[in-house]
Amino acid sequence: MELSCKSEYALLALLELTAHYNGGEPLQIRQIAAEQNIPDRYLEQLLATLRRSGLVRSQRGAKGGYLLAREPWKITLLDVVSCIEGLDSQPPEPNKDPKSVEGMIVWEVWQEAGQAADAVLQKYTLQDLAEKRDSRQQLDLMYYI
Amino acid sequence: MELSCKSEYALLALLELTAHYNGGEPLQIRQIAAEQNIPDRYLEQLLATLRRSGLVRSQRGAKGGYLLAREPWKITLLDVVSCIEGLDSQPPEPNKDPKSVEGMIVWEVWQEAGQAADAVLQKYTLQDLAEKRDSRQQLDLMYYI
DNA sequence: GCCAAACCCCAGTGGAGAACCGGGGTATAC
DNA sequence: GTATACCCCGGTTCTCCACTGGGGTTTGGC
Repeated sequence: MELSCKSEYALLALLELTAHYNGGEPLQIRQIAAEQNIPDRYLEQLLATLRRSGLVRSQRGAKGGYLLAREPWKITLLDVVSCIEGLDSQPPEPNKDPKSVEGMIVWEVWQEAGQAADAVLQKYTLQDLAEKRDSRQQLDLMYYI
Repeated sequence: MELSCKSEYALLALLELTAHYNGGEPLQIRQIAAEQNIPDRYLEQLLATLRRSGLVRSQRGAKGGYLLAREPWKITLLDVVSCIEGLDSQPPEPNKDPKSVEGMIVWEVWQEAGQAADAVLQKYTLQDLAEKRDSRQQLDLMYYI
């Protein structure tokens, strides 16, 4: 399980789409990238991946952009991360063919640790994070006054 | 949190030391490497790291080698992994200086997921894995007969 | 119809780190 | 004193991440 910069970018972009979910207007890559300080050509690739996985849908041509494919409370962080990082390492790495007894045991613990992390990512939805952000910003405002 | 090949090598080596823990004789790098199919010059570096962290101690000179520095039930997998991978990423990555509100929230979830994985690694000791291996091997033997 | 705005696809680059390998130095048992 | 181990430091190769760029294709507005 990787939690790299890629996943963070994707999540920030999806949070932006969540914020504008009510209006049916699509959001453009450039706007998202500018808002979240993400290199736009890179974000483009990530959004393409998210689209192929069915998390967002796109509208081509002028006035086009991206929208969430489903409601923000139906998209978990695990959906996003496993889509971006590509959960393709199901085989226990094709390096050591017979895989010793010790190797298997270590691998099983690795798996268990990864599943524990996944469980955390699965219990949060985009909606949850958006709400958390809203209350956080309101708090910041109170401190400012 | 990384769970790379390095950590696996280190764990396998420590399991080998656990198996020979009763006899006070040190185990040599070459023996461990041969037993676990690890490149020996690479394993040497890992053992040096483990030594600097106080998980193993070494005996130099002829008839030298490595021993566990404490009892195998007092060494958790988290001890090993955080020593090898280096748990130096406490600062929220020194890339984006002001770190937006969204960035902070994402980072906090990342932290929570990492801590969940750490908790799994912390509940297993070298002793636990060694026992698991012993019972597994006994099981294999039964199947063989 | 045409053009500009947007997405779409594919390919390449630079840097960092992982996994090794090797050359010498140093301590210690015999 | 010498063989046997660890010790330290550096280099090499390879892969992957983050990012960039060059074109194409679809679409709305004039």
